[in-house]
Amino acid sequence: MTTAPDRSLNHLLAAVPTAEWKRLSKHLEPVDLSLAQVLYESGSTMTHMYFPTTSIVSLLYVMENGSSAEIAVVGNEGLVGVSLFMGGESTPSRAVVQSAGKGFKIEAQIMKDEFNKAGPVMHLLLRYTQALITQMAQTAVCNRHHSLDQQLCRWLLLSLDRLQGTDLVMTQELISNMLGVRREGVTEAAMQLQAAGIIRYTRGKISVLDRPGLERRTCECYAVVKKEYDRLLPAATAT
Amino acid sequence: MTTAPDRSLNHLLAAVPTAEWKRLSKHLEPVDLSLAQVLYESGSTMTHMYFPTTSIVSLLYVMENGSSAEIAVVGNEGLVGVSLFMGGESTPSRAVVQSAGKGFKIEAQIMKDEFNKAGPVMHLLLRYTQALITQMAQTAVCNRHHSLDQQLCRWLLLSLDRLQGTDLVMTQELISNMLGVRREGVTEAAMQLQAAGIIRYTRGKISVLDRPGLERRTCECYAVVKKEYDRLLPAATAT
DNA sequence: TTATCTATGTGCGGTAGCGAACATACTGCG
DNA sequence: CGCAGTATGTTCGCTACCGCACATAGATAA
Repeated sequence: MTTAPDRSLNHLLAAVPTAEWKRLSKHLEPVDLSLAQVLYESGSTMTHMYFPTTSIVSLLYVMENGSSAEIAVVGNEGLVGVSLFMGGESTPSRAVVQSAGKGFKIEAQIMKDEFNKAGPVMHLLLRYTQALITQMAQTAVCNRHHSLDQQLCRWLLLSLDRLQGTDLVMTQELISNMLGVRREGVTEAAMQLQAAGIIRYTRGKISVLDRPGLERRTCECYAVVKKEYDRLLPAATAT
Repeated sequence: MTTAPDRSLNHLLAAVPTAEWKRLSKHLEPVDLSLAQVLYESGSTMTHMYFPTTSIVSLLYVMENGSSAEIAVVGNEGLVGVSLFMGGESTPSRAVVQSAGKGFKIEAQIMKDEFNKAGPVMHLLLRYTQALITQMAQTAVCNRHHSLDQQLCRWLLLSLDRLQGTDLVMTQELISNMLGVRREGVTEAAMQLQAAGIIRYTRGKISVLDRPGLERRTCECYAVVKKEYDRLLPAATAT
């Protein structure tokens, strides 16, 4: 018999009640997620769900002309594959590893069966889904109204919240794909943040020196979403 | 005994199986929804869900500085109040009547009880919710990458799909609030469409003369979302 | 009819972000 | 060490959209 996986690293798993955890835990497999790995392709049938622990996954849309935009981020607070229990077996979005690290995966059918018991796990997953919806909606608004600078701050904060420490491994090119802007725009915005002493970056690595500074520069969108996660998933966000 | 409401006008209600319909139908109240009526305020506790029939409801975010943006549209294909059964009793968005008309309302608790039976109604509502998620995500992408002209076409098509006939009662000012752009921008885009013979408009009324023309001018976002609704809710969209 | 309101049209300077082309500089590999 | 390859910095003209101010014209009511 193998030891049960350490669920404390993923807030959703940590919030699963003991009885249900006994059923689920034996089906969780630890996985290493590498940078730029694609967990789901747009429209493909999903076979597994993923619970990131030290990794971050981006949900992004890729358009016909190749340009893309991130619609939500999933880290140790959530799971990738919501549409499986929502009833569609796929989504038009792509799930890409934005920050390498570890996580757990589980066969889709196992989670669907648990979900369909309509017990506490279902309600937990639904509340998480609502939080995810809020994030997407706020992303839509943010894309409409806020400046690249503000959005970069927001993006850094979202990543920071899902990692331990203050360093991100991330090129400006990748950030620009996530935000759906030009790489040069990210360069300029990042230089401003560096000049203000808020971040320091070198080829593919960003160190956040002044988190409150980021929070001051970002738009309201960050706080709205964070508040909603805390409201909907209190057990899962308390640390 | 009152006659059961005519559910054929709302695709979700029409897709509810007979047994469940017997339980629910007696709780549905017909309502008139007037232009600009607010069904939910951001953050307020919701007491009812709404099933539009001949009306259209916009879900929109209003920002601190007063500017706004629509994140999704709900008409006779869906329902307003998804977050009630998702487990949050509220959302940070506002639901506003964008096109006056009729619908049904039902007490939140009744629907929640039905949902928690984890039967066909739950699965129907979840699939609808996923379609709604797709719409929001695509809105985020569209806000990022597409021109005002394309977005106006998309918006007109979304409205057209949810109404009978080809006329919309809608000022350019209101459209600009939904799209989160300047009213003058809408004026210009609308003039181009009129010059191209695609629409004709007079103070607060828009007649669509050439729907295929709109479809040719809009971005891919419209088709992606429509396809996803058809995939997830085949019974509800077949007419 | 006249006064008034609301909806739409127009013009102007300003700016954020785009696309493209190119310069620099760090880094790892042979 | 030297040579890619990759990440970042810089410049330039361009366009879509913004904010503002104001003109016009259909609608409504006294």
